[in-house]
Amino acid sequence: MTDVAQENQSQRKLDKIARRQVDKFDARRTELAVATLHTLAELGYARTSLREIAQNSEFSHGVLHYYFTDKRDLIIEAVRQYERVCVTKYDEVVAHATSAQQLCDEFVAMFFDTLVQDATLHRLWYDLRNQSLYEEYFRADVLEIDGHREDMVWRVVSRYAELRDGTPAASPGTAYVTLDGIFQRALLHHLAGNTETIAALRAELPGVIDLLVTSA
Amino acid sequence: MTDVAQENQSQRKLDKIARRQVDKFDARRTELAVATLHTLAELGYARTSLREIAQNSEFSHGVLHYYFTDKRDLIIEAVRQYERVCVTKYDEVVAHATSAQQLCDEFVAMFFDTLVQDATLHRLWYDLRNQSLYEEYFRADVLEIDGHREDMVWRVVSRYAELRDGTPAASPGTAYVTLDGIFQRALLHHLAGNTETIAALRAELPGVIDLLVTSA
DNA sequence: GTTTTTCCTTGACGACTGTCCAAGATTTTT
DNA sequence: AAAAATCTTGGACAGTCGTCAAGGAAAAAC
Repeated sequence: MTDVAQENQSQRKLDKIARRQVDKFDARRTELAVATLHTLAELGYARTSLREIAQNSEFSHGVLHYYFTDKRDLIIEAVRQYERVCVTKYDEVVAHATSAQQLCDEFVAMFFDTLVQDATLHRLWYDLRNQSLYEEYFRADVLEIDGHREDMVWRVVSRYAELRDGTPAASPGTAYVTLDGIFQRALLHHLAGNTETIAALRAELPGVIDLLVTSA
Repeated sequence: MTDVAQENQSQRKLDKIARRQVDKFDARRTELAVATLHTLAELGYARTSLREIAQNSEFSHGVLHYYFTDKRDLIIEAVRQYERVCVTKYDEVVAHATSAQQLCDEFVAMFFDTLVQDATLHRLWYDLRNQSLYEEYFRADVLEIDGHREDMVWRVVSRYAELRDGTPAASPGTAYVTLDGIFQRALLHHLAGNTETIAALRAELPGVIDLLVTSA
């Protein structure tokens, strides 16, 4: 074996070790970011402390500064974890719907299912989006996620228009803020225990979707 | 003067004094609530402390517990101050508009004017509405204000439909969440310095308003 | 098996929080 | 002018916060 070959081999070995370490480091980072996400969802941005986050993990509070430079760094990572979870909810509905009616029904069902099921996570999203109005440090991530949410809604609306042989009557942005606005309102009334308002919103939702496409 | 008359007189006098004291007390309360509102708008719910509020007034921090039982009491009062200010913005526009075109133009103008002018106050509103998802104690006030905002939007939309000899195509709730959603989005992009997105939203807004009424 | 590196815990720090209170200042009443 | 009621101050309190560092535990490298 030549000197060069030997050098290459040991270099590859070092790289492999370095990569493994990085992977392990990243794995722990995301693990802690997920714990942060759950804590944030439970308590909200204003009341989430590092010690509380650590208690929702299997580590002590000191470890957070081993994996994150500061609280901001941690929260940014938590926000990105949220993105990984929550912006493809409706894609399966879009994928296997064969009629406009079916798409509408299943969209509405999913809409109110995730409203109840993931209520705390959704309220966290709105909380974080709002905090980005006060602090700039994760605003870019928020805007990116908001864009992905808009895309997700647009896939639903444009597919619905297609199935109805119509065309969307509103821009992607308008369609998104409308449906998201309804979701936000539904979330508020759901957490307030206002069940009859939720029922009313559910009844109204198909009409709103129709409003967003011009029928052929 | 009879004993009864004398008694009545001194009773009236005491009432007058009591009323004056109550008025004075209330005046100071609202004065401090307004200072709280400004501090909240500046810093957001998460970072607003009593000492910071006091610094935005002409008093020391100790006085807050003379006029309010605790921080919650103070914030509730600040929320109510917000309501007094912000739910009749468009009424003059509705009142003196003589054509659909004029109403639309002036609504759009007012919409983006208050967006820039009162940006911090608006972001506070969204912040408070969101905090009510985490803490119940002023949720009732939030829901009430949200209702008033819905009414305000409805006055605009229904009047616009009237002037166009049409009828609203959406419910008051849908109309509200749509326009409020656009406002929320515009606020985010405004504070992010994204001027071209604001311009796009301004260009789109008349079309959205048209979407909300069926033309005759 | 020993050394070296990596990982994690614990406790401390200074700053900040909401709350409360004693005492002074101010205003009102007598 | 004296007395009483009201208003305001500023500091003390018990907590909590983010941050950091010293040192032990665990894992990896040799």
